[in-house]
Amino acid sequence: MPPIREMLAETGITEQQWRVLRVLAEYGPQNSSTLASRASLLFPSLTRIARTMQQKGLITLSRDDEDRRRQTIAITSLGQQIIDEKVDQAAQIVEGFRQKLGAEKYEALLDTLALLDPNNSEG
Amino acid sequence: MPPIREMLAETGITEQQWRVLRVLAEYGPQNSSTLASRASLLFPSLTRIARTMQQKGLITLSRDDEDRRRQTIAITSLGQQIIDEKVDQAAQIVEGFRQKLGAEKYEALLDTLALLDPNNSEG
DNA sequence: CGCTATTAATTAACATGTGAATTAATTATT
DNA sequence: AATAATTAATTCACATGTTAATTAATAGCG
Repeated sequence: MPPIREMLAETGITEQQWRVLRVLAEYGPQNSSTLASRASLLFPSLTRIARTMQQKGLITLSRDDEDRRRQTIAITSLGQQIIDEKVDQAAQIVEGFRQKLGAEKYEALLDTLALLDPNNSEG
Repeated sequence: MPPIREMLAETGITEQQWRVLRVLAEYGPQNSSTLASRASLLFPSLTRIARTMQQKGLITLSRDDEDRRRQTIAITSLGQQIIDEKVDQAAQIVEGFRQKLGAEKYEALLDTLALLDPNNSEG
């Protein structure tokens, strides 16, 4: 999504990092595999992205005491700040896209993509 | 397309390299920018891919004598051989995909993607 | 003709995609 | 309990995506 990238350019984060923040903001703290699936990222990609985002202070990583293989990832206030600053503009961009394509085609596209999404139960 | 990648695994080429071969086989020799657009690749990506494929003997690169900035890219017999060996199986995979999704949704998807493709005049 | 602007392609730097190998912790089996 | 199998995550190696800077050749213009 070029317009989303353009919006994010001034924040210094990528589309994928934006997706990570959005998922964390929506679902709360969660382990890596859940987050990877929800953000449509492969595990090795998430590993790298998480390290970067931790260094930027956007998220925190912590070991799960129940199962020390597992890692819990959470958004920081700095990360939440980016969400808060950009969420309206992002919604506007999506709405503009929907208008340009037409509501019908847009909904049909989302449905079909959901069917094809391997991270979605409907697949 | 995971099944396409799986099919290509034994040939040692990637999906993008497969697209390059297909475009060259369909349209014949052409310059880099035309090829990049038809194969849905960014120019810097094509530069790297072309170098790799030349080293593998799949394509040839030659300077245009009219305009020495331009480069003409053509498929070799080795490249054509890969196309010939795999084109039927690829068609089968696409047909299987179409069946699984349903003809109607499949056609609607292609139409919408064509509308959204910036390399397509309809965009 | 000489200079500037434009264009085709490459290079650079960093981020992600992808599949395979590896590590560390937990679970299952006997 | 000891060992094997499984699971969560990381690491590796290579390929592509993405934007900006750079290079080389051509076109335009005074």
